[in-house]
Amino acid sequence: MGRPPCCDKGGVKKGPWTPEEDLMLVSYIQEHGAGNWRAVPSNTGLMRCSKSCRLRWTNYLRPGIKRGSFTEQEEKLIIHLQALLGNRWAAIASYLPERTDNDIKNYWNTRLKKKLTKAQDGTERGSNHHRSMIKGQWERRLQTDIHTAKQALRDALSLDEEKPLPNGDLHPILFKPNHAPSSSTNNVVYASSTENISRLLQGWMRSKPDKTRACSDSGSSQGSVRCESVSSREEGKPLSWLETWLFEESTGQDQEMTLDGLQLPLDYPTEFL
DNA sequence: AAGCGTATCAACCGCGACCGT
DNA sequence: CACGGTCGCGGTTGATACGCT
Repeated sequence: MGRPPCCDKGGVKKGPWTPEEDLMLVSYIQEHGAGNWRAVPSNTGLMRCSKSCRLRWTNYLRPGIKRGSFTEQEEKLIIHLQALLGNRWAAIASYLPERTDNDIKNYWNTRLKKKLTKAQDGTERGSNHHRSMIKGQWERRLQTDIHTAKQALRDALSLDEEKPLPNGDLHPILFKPNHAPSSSTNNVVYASSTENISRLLQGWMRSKPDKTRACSDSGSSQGSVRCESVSSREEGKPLSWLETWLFEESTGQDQEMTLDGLQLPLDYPTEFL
């Protein structure tokens, strides 16, 4: 309910983050792990609201984030997933663990949407077709929700399944001198820029199992969905069909981007249908 | 070089979901 | 069940970069 009270308080800093603020946040998360965002501003001395801290971490400071332009395969995957899931950027981002939902959302809104609109203008403007597409989108979204709920239930009931590590459970090695700039001493690392911080975090990334990275930005029940998707990827499900799909497309013919006429791979999960 | 329009992306806002009491 | 606190998501905004005239 409502916004966190901290965001309403006066004296809360807004706008771009400084490298010093980034360092404070990263240092705190290194020590305590991500989560309990409410406590972050008071414990770090940051004049930011908890929400801002969480956002900065998940969208920018979190290790494993790939920056720069999207590859053609990533682009295709986003287009497919958007058609399949709608504007559920967090769900889409779970299939692209190196990209944040914010990045994907921005990329979609600023480029892909225009690109697709332009492409669509070139083709027939079948309004009936469009209507059925929207209907299909809604239905599929509902089916996906059911699937997600089922999966969550399965996860909850499977006792022997390995629990993911807590969010941002940063290994101390991250700030060991061999990963730090030469100016650092006794684990006190000076980072003059976010690039420095990223470089520091890369050391951690190399030392962590993939599963941890996949679950690194969320500890809530909602986040567990994200973890499920990514960890499942390592087992070859459910991403395998997407990969197959993309692979087939990239090596073969262009398939029409519609939902009703969507051509799905043979191993497409039946729960979605 | 200056002015203007457009593109990009980090950050904010508001809302709903979840959880503990 | 109701309520309040917290978190995460999706939409939107605003600052900056970039390109064009």
